[in-house]
Amino acid sequence: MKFLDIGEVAQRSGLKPSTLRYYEEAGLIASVTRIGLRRQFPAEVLLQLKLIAMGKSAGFSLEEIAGMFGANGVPELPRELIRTKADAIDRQIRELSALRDTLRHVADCPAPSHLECPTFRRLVEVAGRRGAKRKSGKRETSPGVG
Amino acid sequence: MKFLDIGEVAQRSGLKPSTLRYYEEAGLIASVTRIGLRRQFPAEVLLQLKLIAMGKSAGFSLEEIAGMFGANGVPELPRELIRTKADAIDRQIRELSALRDTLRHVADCPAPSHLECPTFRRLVEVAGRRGAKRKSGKRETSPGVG
DNA sequence: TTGCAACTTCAAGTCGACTTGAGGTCAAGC
DNA sequence: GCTTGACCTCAAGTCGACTTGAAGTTGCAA
Repeated sequence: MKFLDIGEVAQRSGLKPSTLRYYEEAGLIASVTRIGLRRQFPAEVLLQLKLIAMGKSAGFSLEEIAGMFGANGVPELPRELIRTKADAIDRQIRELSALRDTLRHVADCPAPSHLECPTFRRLVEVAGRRGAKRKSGKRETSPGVG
Repeated sequence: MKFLDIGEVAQRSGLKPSTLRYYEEAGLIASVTRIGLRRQFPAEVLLQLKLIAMGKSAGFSLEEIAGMFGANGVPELPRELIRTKADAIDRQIRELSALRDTLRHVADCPAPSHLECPTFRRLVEVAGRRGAKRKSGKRETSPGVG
């Protein structure tokens, strides 16, 4: 089996070698062996990196992503927790849809101040009913914004 | 008209006063006046903060959000650019949907290694065809991961 | 009129996610 | 066998988004 040099992974993934080393350090990916000092990555790492990119764009921290998919790409979380994550993403999608609709409305509505436009207000209001916070229950003072 | 003290805004929005000052400094929100030294915020600030939260959860930087909706909540971007943002969000929603589906699949699929499961691979592959990068065209070396 | 909680400013600190730089190693081609 | 360039490590730096702390001010109630 042919493995990938860090440079090749970098080129194919669009990430820098330094980032890949950082990800390995963080337990997000794993090299299978070394040739001399050089890391050798399995081809699957590219798929994993895509997964990581997805997680990042979903707003998960690297730590959370590492928890979802271990360095080998196999999820280590209990299924129940995975489903919880999926639900969180669902909520975020709803938030995003609302933001998108709001933007589209804003691009079309001729009202002088959108804050006074009922459509606008409704769009913003419906979003984020108990909204999209992850970040490992740090403080969470939020009693809900409106 | 009754204005809101920073403490009240903080309480109602779930954000800390320090964050609100930071947001004001960053041009995301604006206080209308002062009583003594104390900032007085208009009631609309709560709506704006919700908007900001939405933007954040969409992965926009504070700077980008400030560009979308000025300190008074009125978008300053040309309509065309706003539509572009909306499109970017649409793409991100597709990414997120794929991630969610991937997670749900992972929670159900009994395959020993998901990286070998065709369904899994397809789920990851379909996501991020030219995917979800904002961040003001910084580097963008990415020739596409797979 | 005094006390104090809630505000103020400003500088510095923190945290996550990387990036950069200095100095070192090594496999491969000439 | 020597150079070269891509790799290596480790420490420090950067950037965004806040938070914290010190030191000062003030509206309002007792």
